[in-house]
Amino acid sequence: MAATCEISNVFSNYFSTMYSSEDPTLASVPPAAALGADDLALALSSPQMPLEGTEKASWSGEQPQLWSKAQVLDWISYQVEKHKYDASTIDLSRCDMDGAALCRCAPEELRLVFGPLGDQLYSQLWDLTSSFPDELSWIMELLEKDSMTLQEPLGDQGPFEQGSPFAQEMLEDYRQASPFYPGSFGAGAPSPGSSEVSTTGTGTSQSSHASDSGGSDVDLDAPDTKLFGDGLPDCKKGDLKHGKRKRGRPRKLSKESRECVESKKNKHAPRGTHLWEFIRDILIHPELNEGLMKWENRQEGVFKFLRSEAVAQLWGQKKKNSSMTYEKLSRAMRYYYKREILERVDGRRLVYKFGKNSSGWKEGEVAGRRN
DNA sequence: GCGCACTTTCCTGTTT
DNA sequence: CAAACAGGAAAGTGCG
Repeated sequence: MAATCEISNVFSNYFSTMYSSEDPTLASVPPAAALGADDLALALSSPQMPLEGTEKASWSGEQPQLWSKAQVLDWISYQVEKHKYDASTIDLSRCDMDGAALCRCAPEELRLVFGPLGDQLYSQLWDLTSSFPDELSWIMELLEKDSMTLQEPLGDQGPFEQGSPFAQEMLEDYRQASPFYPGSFGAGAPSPGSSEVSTTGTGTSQSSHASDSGGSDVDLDAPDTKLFGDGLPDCKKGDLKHGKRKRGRPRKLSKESRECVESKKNKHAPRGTHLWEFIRDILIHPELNEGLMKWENRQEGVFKFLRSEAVAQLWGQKKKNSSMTYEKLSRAMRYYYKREILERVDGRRLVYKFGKNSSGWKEGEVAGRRN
C-alpha cells in the first residue's frame, strides 16, 4: 500500500505544481497568464514587500520549483525592489512563468529578460533552491525502499504499479525540470511546458470560485505513511475526536470498517482545483497523461477515460481521499452537465465532452497560456 | 448563522 | 453478468 501511496503522491505532487491557482497567494493575485502587460507592470511597480513584521512573502518557505506564476511575480517584484532596479526595462511578457519554468532558465535567458538583474536573479534562485533538500531523491529513496519491502497485494487500491512507465515518466519529467538536478538548472532546455500551464480563472459560471484556494497542495505526505502504521483500531474514534466528519455523505458502517485505514488520513481536503480543471489539465499535458485519458476530438473537446479508476485514484490523491472511485468521480462529472461545463456524449462509455462553460482546453487557449 | 457552490457518498434502476 | 451510466438524496466544507 505504501508503495502505491508514494507513487501516487509523486503524481499528486507533480500535478500540484501545475495548479498555481491552488496557491493561496492567488486569491489576491490573478494568474500571470491572465494578466496583461499593464497588470504585470502594475505588479512590478508596486511590489509586494512582505517582509515587514511577521508577514512572509508568498514565495518564501516554498521551493522555487513549486512556485506559482503569482509567486514568481512576487519574487521578481521583490528582487526588483530590493535591487532598486528599473522595472520598465523588463520585458514583461516574459515574466509569465511559474517556478519550474523560472528554474529552467539559463543565466543568459534571465539576463535577456531582466538585464543586469538577471544575474542577481539567477544567483538568488540558486541560493534558494540549494537551501531545500533534494526532494526527488527522497521520493526515489522511498520508492526504492517500498519496492524492496512491499509485496502486499494492492488490489484496486493503486492503479500505478511499480515501474509503471507513467510513473517513470513523471519522475523523469520532474527530474528534468528540477533545479535540484545538476544539468537541469540553467540548461535552458526547451520544456514541454508541462509545468507552465496554470489553472486560470475560467470566467465561467463558477469563476466566482476560481480563486478558491486549496492551499499549497504539495503533499508529499510523508506523515501519512505513519498514519497507516499506528492507531488503526481507533480510526472511527479519531474522526469523531476531531469533531469533523469526512466530507460528503457518511459511509455506511459496514464499509467504514473496511476503509478505516484510508479514512484516517482524510481529514478534509481543502477546496481547490475543480474536478473538471483537474481533468482538463491532465488532458492538455499529453506528455503526462499517457494511459490515463485521451482526446477523442480535440477540437470538439471530446475526451475519453482510458484508465478511469487510475484517474479517480489520482483525483483522490489530490483531494486526499484515497477512497475515491470512478463511480464517485463520474457522479461529480454528471453534475457538470447541468452547469454546461460538460456535455453529454450519448452511447459512448467513458466519453465526455467539455461544454461551453469550461475553458482552457482549446488548443489556442493552451498555446496562449504556454507563451 | 444561513444559503449557496461544489463536491462526496450512497443508492436504485437502466443501458451497454 | 459486469461495468458504466443516470440521477435523486443526503451530507460535508468553504465562502460570502
